[in-house]
Amino acid sequence: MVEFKGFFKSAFTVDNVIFGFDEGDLKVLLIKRGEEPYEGKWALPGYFVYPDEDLDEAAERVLQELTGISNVFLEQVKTFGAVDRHPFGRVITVAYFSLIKISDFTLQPASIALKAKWHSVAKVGNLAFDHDDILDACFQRLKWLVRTRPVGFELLPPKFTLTELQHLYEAILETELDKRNFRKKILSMDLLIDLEETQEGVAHRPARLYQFDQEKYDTFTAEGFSFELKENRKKEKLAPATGESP
Amino acid sequence: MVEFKGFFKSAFTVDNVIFGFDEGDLKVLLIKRGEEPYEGKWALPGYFVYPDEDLDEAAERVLQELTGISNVFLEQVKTFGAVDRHPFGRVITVAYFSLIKISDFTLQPASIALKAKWHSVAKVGNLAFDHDDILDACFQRLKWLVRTRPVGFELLPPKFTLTELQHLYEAILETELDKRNFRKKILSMDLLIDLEETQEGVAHRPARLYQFDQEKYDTFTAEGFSFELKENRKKEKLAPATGESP
DNA sequence: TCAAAAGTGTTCTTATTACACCCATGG
DNA sequence: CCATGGGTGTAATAAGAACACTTTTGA
Repeated sequence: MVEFKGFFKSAFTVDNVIFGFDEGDLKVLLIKRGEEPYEGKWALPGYFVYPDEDLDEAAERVLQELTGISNVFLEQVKTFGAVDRHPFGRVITVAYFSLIKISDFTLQPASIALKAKWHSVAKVGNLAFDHDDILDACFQRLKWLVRTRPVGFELLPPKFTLTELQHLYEAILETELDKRNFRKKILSMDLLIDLEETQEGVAHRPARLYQFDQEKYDTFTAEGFSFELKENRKKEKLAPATGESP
Repeated sequence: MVEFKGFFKSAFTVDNVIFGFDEGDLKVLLIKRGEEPYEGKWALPGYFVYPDEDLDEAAERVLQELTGISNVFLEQVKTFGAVDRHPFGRVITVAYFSLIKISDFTLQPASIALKAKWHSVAKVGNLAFDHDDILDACFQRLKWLVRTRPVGFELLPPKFTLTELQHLYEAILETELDKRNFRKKILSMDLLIDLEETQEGVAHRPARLYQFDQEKYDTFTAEGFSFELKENRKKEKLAPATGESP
């Protein structure tokens, strides 16, 4: 047994990729580091796992302390353990991702939250540690998950329009979808409840509002579904012909 | 910085779920533990990660030391970190799964390998530590992966029959498939090369042998594919009618 | 000649794709 | 009355599901 003692010199952390959706754009919540290492850089919210704490608990704690919310979608994605990923010693990190409705969210007064800010996923880069890789892995997972489960709804406010839902899918899948086919498919799933209300105060024909049917949602979450739609090829605009090539 | 010191008292291991396929049955390689804790119980092969070793490296080492093979399918699945999962202290484990051709495999002379044995996945239970959970998570991952990538071929010998391939899919998906539809689908992928050879010495019409097309295989591995076939419902034999109900 | 598994096509049904115009509102 | 995004249906194609009999071999 003594032979194993040399191994008990490591630490592990959790890092949480918190996704939100706003203004047609997929966002991630980042924190500006106020201390070394990587002081001043943006990083994923995370912390050491306490000795008496399970991994999932630690991930929930990080989320709760920062945003004040709990009981939201939270799932382990991958563990990152390169030898030199942390300058303080051997630290592996278990990456989680969560999906929250930005409308539910209020930054907590904790000091850590003072430096938090939503960033557009498409534009993020050059984060602290190996957080670029972690974000990428979580985004890929989300991309996969959205085709298999109705996770998109975790990100929308309680009432939403079909166009908002479509924009969410387009942001996650990084593609454009055909409006009619999208609507036909999503409505045929019988997952939405038509609230028979419309938007107000918009400078165009107001859209119907929907909410999702919690029971159907739970069924789909448990059994999975298949959301596959081909990219809308109408937007493949050809570059203007340039005449002869050199 | 001193405040963090208290965290550097943990260890981590890798555990490897090594799948193989033989006699129409999906197998997993287990080791009978020769020491405490859980002495005498079957467990997944695994070991502590060395201080200067990446996680993926550690998983490869465990596989190599046990089976003598490397450069096979090996993928991280999930990390298990319940507080009390290991009696020696806080030890989290990163689970990997690998797929090997049993035909390529020879147990290494290392002492650890003396106690290794293939077990039918369907019948395994009551393993050491939380290894039942780990095996289950890896099996679920395999089940998903087989519908998305042609991983099945990692498990078959270089030459195989279509029926063997079908049995492999059935074992992984825990379902039965229609022979004609299976063949139509798999052949239409243009992934197999017909070797124009047949089995010998079988007491029935000998089957054609195939190998897979490495180039196509790589393409599908990179881009993914969709293998979806409904369970063959012909086997849903109705229980004999029992006359009137109470 | 029997048992055992191999091999093979067609029809039906369902899901997906492509695509263009009118509608309701606020400014 | 104009700009903006909302809302709608159909035909063509492709993919999947259901299903049963003949062939080849060894014992």
